[in-house]
Amino acid sequence: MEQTEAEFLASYDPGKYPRPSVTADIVLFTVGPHGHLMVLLIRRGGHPFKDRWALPGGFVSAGKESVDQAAARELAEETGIQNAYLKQLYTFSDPGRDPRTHVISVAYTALIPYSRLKFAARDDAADAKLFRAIVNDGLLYLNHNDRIMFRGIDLGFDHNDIILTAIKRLQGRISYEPDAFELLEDKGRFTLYELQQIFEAIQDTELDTSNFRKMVRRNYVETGFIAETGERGKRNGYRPAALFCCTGQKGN
Amino acid sequence: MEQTEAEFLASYDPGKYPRPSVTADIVLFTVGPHGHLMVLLIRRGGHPFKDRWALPGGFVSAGKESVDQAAARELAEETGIQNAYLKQLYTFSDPGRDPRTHVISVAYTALIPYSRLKFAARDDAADAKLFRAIVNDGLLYLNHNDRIMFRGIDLGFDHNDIILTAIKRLQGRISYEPDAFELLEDKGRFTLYELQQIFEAIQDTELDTSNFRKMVRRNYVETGFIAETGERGKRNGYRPAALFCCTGQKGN
DNA sequence: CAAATAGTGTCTTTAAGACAGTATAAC
DNA sequence: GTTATACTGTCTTAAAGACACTATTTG
Repeated sequence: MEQTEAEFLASYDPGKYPRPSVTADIVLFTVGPHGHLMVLLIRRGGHPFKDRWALPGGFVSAGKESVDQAAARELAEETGIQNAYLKQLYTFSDPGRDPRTHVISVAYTALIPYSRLKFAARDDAADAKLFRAIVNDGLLYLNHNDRIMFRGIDLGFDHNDIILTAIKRLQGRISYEPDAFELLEDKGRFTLYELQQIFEAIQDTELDTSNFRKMVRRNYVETGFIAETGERGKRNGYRPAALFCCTGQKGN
Repeated sequence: MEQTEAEFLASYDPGKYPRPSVTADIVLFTVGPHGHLMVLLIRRGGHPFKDRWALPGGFVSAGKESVDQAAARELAEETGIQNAYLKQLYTFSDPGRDPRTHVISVAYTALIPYSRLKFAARDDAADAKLFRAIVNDGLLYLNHNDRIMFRGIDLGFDHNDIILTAIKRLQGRISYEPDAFELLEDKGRFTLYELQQIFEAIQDTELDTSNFRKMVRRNYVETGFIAETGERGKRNGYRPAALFCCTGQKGN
C-alpha cells in the first residue's frame, strides 16, 4: 500500500542512524587601539583541551534553532555580546577533530568594535581575552599584551585552521562587503583615517592616504553608502577631521 | 578529584543531548553543448517530497567520514561520478527545512564536463536529469529539453535557495578560481573559444573575443597556468583553432 | 611662526571594454 | 575567389598605485 507523505512523517524514526553533534564556533574579530587585528579566545574550563585557549562556541540545540541562531546565542552566553554582525564562514567536519565524538563545527565570523570588548583587553578577564592575530609565512601566532604568546597550532581542536580560514576570508571580502564599517567604533560618526586604520589592520599593509580616499569616494560616497555629516571631529591641537556616517544605502 | 582528559573521554556520554542529522547535498553544474549552465537533479523516489526533483545528496555517516567525503560518496552512489571537483558551498540549517526532523545540509558545488554526464541528458534517464538553470529577476527556473519546465521553488526542501546560492558563488569565483577549466571537456586539449563559452555560460553574458583573449593571456598564459600545445583542433571547412592545455601550475 | 594631522593633484601603470580589422583554413 | 571561424590592434575609460603637494587647526 502506498504511503502518503503525512503517514510517512508520522511513522518516521529519527533515531535509526548515529548522528554527529553540531557546534557553532565564532571567530570574533576586532581592531584594537594600536590598529591590530585581534581575535577573542576563551580559556577552556573543562575537558577536552582543558586550560587551553579556543574559540567561543557550543552545541546546536537540535530541532530548536538554526546554526546561525546557535552562534548568536552562544556568543551572547559566553561574552554578553548581543546583536553581533555574524557571517557563516565554513564547516569543519573531520571525524577526528574533537576527541569526544564526531563533532561538526559550523564556523562564523563576528565583527565587533573594540569598545564593546574592552572587558577582554584587561588582564583580570581570566577566561576571555583578545589576542592580536599575526600571520607570518602562513602560520598563525596569538599575542595578548606581549605577556601571553603562543602559536595557533597550540589552540584547542582545529581552531588554528578555522582562524586562518577566517582571516583569509575577511581579507578577501573587504573590497566588496561592508565588513570594515562593522569594526568602526561608531558607524554614525567616524573619520576617514579611522576607516583607513581598519582597512590596514585587515589587509596587514600600509595604505596611501590619497589613494585610499579616492577609493572611498568612488565606492562608498558616490554610491551613497556613507555621507559627510558636516561636523568635524575632536581638536587635538591640529586640524580636526571631517566626520562621516553610514547611511544604510546599499553601496558598492 | 580532578579528572584527566583521558578519564574524561572514557566516561563521555555522547547521547545526552538530541542531535540534528547532517546531510551533504551537491549542486552539480555542467555546461551543455548549447553553452547553457546546467544542474543535475534527481527525482525523489521516496518521502518526503516524493516524485519531486531535488539535489543529489544524503546523510553523513557519523564518526566514519567528513562531510566532504560524504559528498563525494553520495555523488558516486547516486550518479556514478568519481573524483568530482567538489567545493564546499554553504551550510543550510533552518530547523524546518526538512519535514522529518532537524536536518542540517552542508551544500557542495561539483563541476563536471558535459561528456561525463551524457546519461543525464537522455530522456530515458527517468530519475537523474540535467536541467538548464535560468535565473531571471532573482528567480530560478529549471528546464529539461523544453519538455520539463518548473520553478526553483517547486524543488524539494530549500534546494531553490541552495542552487541560487551556488550560481551566485560560481559567478563570483570565476575571476580568481580555476573553476571554468574544470568544465572543459578535456583540460589537456581545448580551444580558447571553448573556454570562452564556459565563461559566457557561467556569467550569463556574451563576451568580446578580443578582450576575453587578452584576459586569458594575462591571467593564465603569462602565469603558466595554461600553455599552447602547438597543435590545432579539428578542421570543419575553416581555420582550425590552436589547442591549449592546463599545465598544473598555480596561475593567477 | 612651527607642529601635526587633514586632505588634494598629478603622473603612470594596468585592466577592461568597444569596435574595426586581418589571417587562415576548406571549398 | 567565398565562407566561416580564428585571431589581432587600437582607442577609450576606469581603477590602482607612487609621490609630491596644499590646507587647517592649536599653541
